[in-house]
Amino acid sequence: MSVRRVTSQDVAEHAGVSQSAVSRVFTPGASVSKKMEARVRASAEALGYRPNVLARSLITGRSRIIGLVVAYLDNQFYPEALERLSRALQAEGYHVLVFMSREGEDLDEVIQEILDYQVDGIVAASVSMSDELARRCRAAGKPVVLFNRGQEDAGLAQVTSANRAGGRKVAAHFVAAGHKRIAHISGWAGSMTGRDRAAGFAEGLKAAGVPLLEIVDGEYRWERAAEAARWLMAEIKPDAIFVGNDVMAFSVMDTLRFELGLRVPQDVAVVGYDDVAMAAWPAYDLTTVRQPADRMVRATVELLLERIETPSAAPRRIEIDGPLVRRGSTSAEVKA
Amino acid sequence: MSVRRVTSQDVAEHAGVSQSAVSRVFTPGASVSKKMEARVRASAEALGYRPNVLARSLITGRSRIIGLVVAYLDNQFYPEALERLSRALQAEGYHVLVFMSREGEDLDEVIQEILDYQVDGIVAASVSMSDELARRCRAAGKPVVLFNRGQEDAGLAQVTSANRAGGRKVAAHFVAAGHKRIAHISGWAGSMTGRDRAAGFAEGLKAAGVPLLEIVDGEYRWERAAEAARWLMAEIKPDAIFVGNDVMAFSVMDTLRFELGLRVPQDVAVVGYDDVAMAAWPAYDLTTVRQPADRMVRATVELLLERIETPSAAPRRIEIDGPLVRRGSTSAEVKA
DNA sequence: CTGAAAGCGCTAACAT
DNA sequence: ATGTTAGCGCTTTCAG
Repeated sequence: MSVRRVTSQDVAEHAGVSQSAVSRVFTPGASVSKKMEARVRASAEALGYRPNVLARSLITGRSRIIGLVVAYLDNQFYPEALERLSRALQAEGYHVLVFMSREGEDLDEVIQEILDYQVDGIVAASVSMSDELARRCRAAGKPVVLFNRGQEDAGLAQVTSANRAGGRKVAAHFVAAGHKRIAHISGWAGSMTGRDRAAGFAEGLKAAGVPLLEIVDGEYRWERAAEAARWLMAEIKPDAIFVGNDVMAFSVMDTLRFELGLRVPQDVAVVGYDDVAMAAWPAYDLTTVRQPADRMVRATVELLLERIETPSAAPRRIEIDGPLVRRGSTSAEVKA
Repeated sequence: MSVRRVTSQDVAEHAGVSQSAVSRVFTPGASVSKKMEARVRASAEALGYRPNVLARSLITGRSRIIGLVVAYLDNQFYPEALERLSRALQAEGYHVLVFMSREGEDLDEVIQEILDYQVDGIVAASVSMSDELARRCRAAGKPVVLFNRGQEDAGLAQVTSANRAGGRKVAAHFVAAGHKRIAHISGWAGSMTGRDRAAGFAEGLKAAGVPLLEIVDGEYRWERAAEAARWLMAEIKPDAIFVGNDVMAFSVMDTLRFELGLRVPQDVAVVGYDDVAMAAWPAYDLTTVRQPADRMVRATVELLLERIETPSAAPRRIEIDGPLVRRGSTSAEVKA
């Protein structure tokens, strides 16, 4: 049971060639003869040699590690995205190093830790990054892409869905169905996604001349959403509620049905945001705005690699449009 | 915008000391005078210096990276566990490098990639590892802990919940409620968790003299579980079904209620396994066996660190017991 | 306690 | 096309 690693030097000796020859064989694009290649590979195979990525990174300045900062994994959208992101990056020869950070926690410390690992880039999901921090990453030459998170600062690359347009789609849907008493349980007001969805929704209603009776901040939390639903039904009595994401929408539906004895959509129509897998399950059958995780991830990878390969490239912002997916939690036309 | 990293050499020059002095200041347990410490830290602060973890790992042989292999993130139990695992390891100064691998895919290649990163240890969740591979990791001196995954090979450390005992608890619960027509939609028969839960369930029923009418393999998949439920209700007509995990149980409940028009628990009682967050949601209110993700993760970290610090330690197996959580998808007593 | 020197495993000039 | 040499940034002997 040898614990010592097999090095390129070992392979070189075994094959009777120089150590750099071994290196070349494992360096894409280096010039080696067929014969050398075969000989080295044979020895490498025999000894079970593989290049040490970390040692390589020391000299190339590329670690092939991408740092991912994420706050919570309990909104299904994030595991879905993480899985896709990880697979997509794997396909490009990168891997994801995970850093959990609670919202409001000391993010700076987390980012410092990330930088310690010499990551080639950073994906920040569900985290609001301070300008100070962004500056620091730029100084360190580390590309950052904000995933599903907006920022005023135009200096950061970001990928979001078309939150504002999404909010408008929901408004149009409610208006077309003839709803008159409309309310919104928003995503966290401290996040741009939450604000944008709310703003688009309000815009859409205003354009149609339908009042938005109330907005309550659900903070993207299950329990807060349930409370908001209770309060709304007691005080405002809406017949249609747009909820800032799917997970909160499930909470709202459960509260309406099982606690308040109301029917969805007959008594109250409910729309969510994300279109996570569960939204299509019969128990909820939730009308929702799709955030196309797949395309968002592809865009993220694209932005990231672009900035890794061309550090001088200006950070871009990509917004991905998603359709309103109509399901059973809303009906085409409201009762007269 | 300097892209060049600040090195210990830079700090040394700035502070007017040797480079090794700087290193000592950032190496826990090295001997440095108070004065030196203060001086170096001041310079480091001024220049924004932090040690390069990768360069350090080259010489210490420890990367402080743990490789995590996971197949899918769509069973909520895994994101929950991943989040906890990541936080727990972070607290110990480690970080998680994620490797997605589909079941049946070439796992060997994935593990090779992991080893390329010089990880200090590997957590394999939801993956069956070949003996060949296990041997290889041992040869490379990499501790492996199987998470929520059993293996015949006693040479591997593993953490599971008490699946067999869990199955027996479900059996006892059904028997006590007076159920006579009992069926099981099992977890994937190719996995030890699936087999153990089924075996415990069968044992428990046998001991009580109640027949187990049928076992169908649900493969831990939503759609397979729905099909199994349809088939069971058409052919076997059970009044109680034990389902191999929560996600499949949700699928079964939806199928029973919305497709077949049956009531849960009045017509059919349903029990799941895992106790993911959704199981407590009113829409399902699922009776289930809890897998204590928290304790399982703690045990995993414990085993991992133990084996990293003492490579000679024999791999241990830890089994964590979880209670049956009674909720509305089963009733205390069945109708006479 | 501190500095000088040797290397961890590798890539990238530089020669040949 | 191949070998030789010089580091990447760091820790760790070894002297003093």
